[in-house]
Amino acid sequence: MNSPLSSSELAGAYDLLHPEVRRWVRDQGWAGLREIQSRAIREVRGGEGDLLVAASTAAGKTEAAFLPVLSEVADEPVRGLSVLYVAPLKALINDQFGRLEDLCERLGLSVVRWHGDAPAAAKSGLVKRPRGLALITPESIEALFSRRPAAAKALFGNLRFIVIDELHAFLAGPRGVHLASLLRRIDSLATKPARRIGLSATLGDLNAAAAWLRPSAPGNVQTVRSPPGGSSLQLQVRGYIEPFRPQATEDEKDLALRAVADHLCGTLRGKNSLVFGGSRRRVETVADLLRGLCERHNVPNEFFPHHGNLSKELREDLERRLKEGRLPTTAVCTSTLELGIDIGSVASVAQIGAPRSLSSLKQRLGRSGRRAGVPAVLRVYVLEDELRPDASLLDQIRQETIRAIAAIRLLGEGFIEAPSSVDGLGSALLHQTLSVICERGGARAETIYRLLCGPGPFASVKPPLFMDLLRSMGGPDAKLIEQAPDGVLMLGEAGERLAGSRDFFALFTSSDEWRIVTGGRSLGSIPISSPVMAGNLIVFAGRRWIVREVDEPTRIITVDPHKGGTPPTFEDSTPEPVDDRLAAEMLAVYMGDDQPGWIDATMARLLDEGRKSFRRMELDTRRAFRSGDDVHLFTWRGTRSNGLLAILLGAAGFSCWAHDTGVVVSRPNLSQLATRLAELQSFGVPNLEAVAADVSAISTGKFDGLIAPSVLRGFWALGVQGAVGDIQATVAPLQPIAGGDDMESLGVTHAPAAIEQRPDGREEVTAGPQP
DNA sequence: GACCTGCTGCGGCATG
Repeated sequence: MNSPLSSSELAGAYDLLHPEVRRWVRDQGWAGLREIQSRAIREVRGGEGDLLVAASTAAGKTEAAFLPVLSEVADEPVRGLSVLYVAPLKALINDQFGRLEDLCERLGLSVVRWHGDAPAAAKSGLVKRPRGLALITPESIEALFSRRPAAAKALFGNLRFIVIDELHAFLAGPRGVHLASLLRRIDSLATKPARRIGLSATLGDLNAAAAWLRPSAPGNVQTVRSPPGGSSLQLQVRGYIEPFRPQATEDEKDLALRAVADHLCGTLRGKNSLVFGGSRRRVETVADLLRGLCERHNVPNEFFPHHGNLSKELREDLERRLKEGRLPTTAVCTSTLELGIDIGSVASVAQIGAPRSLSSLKQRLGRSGRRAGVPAVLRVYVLEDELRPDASLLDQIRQETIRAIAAIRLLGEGFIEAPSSVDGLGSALLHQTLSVICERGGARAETIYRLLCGPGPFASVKPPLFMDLLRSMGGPDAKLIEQAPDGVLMLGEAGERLAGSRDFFALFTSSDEWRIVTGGRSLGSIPISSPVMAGNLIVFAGRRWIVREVDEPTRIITVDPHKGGTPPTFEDSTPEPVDDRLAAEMLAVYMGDDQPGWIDATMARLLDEGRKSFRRMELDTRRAFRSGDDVHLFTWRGTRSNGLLAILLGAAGFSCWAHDTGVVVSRPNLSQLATRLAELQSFGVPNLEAVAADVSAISTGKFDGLIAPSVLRGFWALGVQGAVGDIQATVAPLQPIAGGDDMESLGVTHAPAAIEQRPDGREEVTAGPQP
């Protein structure tokens, strides 16, 4: 599918375009079509199937899709929309609208933006006379299905193409399940399903992407990729150590972060750059430090924060300033500037904290070095605490340092995570069931099942589990649905309320917030849970404020400029998962003794410390280690594997928690732990549904709370089905060699984990085989 | 010890 095209074939692609599209291409002053564009043109114009376009942000992906798509639909007299473009962000839709408007106008095709902030007149005009293109969010598609089914039918009944931008954003997580389900429902409205085209810069697993794009026939999805390589990378990883000073005053804290800010200020001033800060709180802290440095040096500030809690106005101002490029600008941001919002190219990218995901790192790197011959520049700043005398085992092995090095090594190999299995399947199916009932004004169970549970996100849900879900939804506690005498399912009392609420359209949760206002202008918002009182000093939007008034009823906090302050706390959430491959690479870094050329002296010291601790504890030969009352199980697998192991151990009564590379079991009975591990290795997960007795551990979806616990366990079991073999492989290295006097002495006759009494009196569960 | 994302329909009013 990706054999080289001859130059005549490449040139021939241009001739396949509509004459007016060809004129537009000439008017752009392009030297020619990119190879990826030519390939996509041939696939779309010459074929009938679906298409994945995998290429970096700057490679002209959008044009690769739209030049041939618009050529296809330009002169066709169609009733209804011809093309639906779906994007995960409103900002992306606005960007694309600007880029498509001119070309579409020349072709006589109408383009309409369809999201919550888009002009309503164009939307209602489109419903009256559906034609051309619509650029839409998944939630707006949902709103059409559940609130205006007649409009949905009119709009989606004759689609020729569905283009999905930033496809990787939909491969994992509930929002992807949601969109995939909506795509099935769109197909069901059509006499002939629309062709699907997925666009992405970072696909770790093309087969998984194809399976998402067309679950009924993934093998027929054609792929067009941009040639690998190209731009080079300049790289530095710098280490910083926060001194241990229990008596430090406020001004003496955060010394490591201050040193990072000093370095950022010296290196980035005068150019456009992005600094990924890791959390909103740290983004605010660093932006505040950098602004302070500029003031002290008597130079204009060019460092500004950007995160999801800042007002749209502040964010757009900064995006515009970056894009225009008249004044040197650095955005200190969270992942907000990771997706393809148009901010032009930046000179360099910095990241504070070791990366946790290669997909995200690659996406960030794609913001730098986008022009030919210009290298991408990446700086990673790793922060570690000085080791206290009583430092924990996990602190001593310097996991952050090791992860940074492992991640860069995987970056060099071109590794990107494949999407992991999805949580919250039951929650999503409950939601879509209600949505279908809204759409049809009532439906039979078989109809809903056929519509939702064919090839796609719910394919693994068999009829008995679906019926259990329906019974749970219809139960006296839930009252989400009820059954009419003729068997048709209708919304129940609670179902009406839920489906009628504004909160129904998205499959992800959102929390209540205070709005922060100064001089009548909105700066952004902070969670309602943040403790704020009049007189408090806060850092927000890169500036310092004093809280003048907190108005409970309107949920508005009024602030005035001030000289001091600290950033507010934002809500806690679970950390980004570390992939199995990254955890395994961390083990490889511990086991090796090479020192990369791209680390500084402090980083080299940290690396050395981590490896020495690792060897001192003999973690190269044992996977289980007793430390104080805890037993550390090092699986060298990622977050999801460890999370599953922790749930399975938790179900057996152990109290434990998972971290990036293993599980810590608190005060276990050692022989029972050994027995349990042996069971898991021999049988995997014997009875999945019996395992998760405590439903809170497996309740992750937005609507999981509305599902009966027994049914929720059924869905959880589905989600981890594929991980059963994995758990056996995860546990296997934790098994030591059988037999041995020391085990007998503890009264364990067939326990697979050897318990060792060390000379210093500490016990250890060891993993074999012993050297 | 994270981050991000989304949002109807209609009544009432002013205006052309």
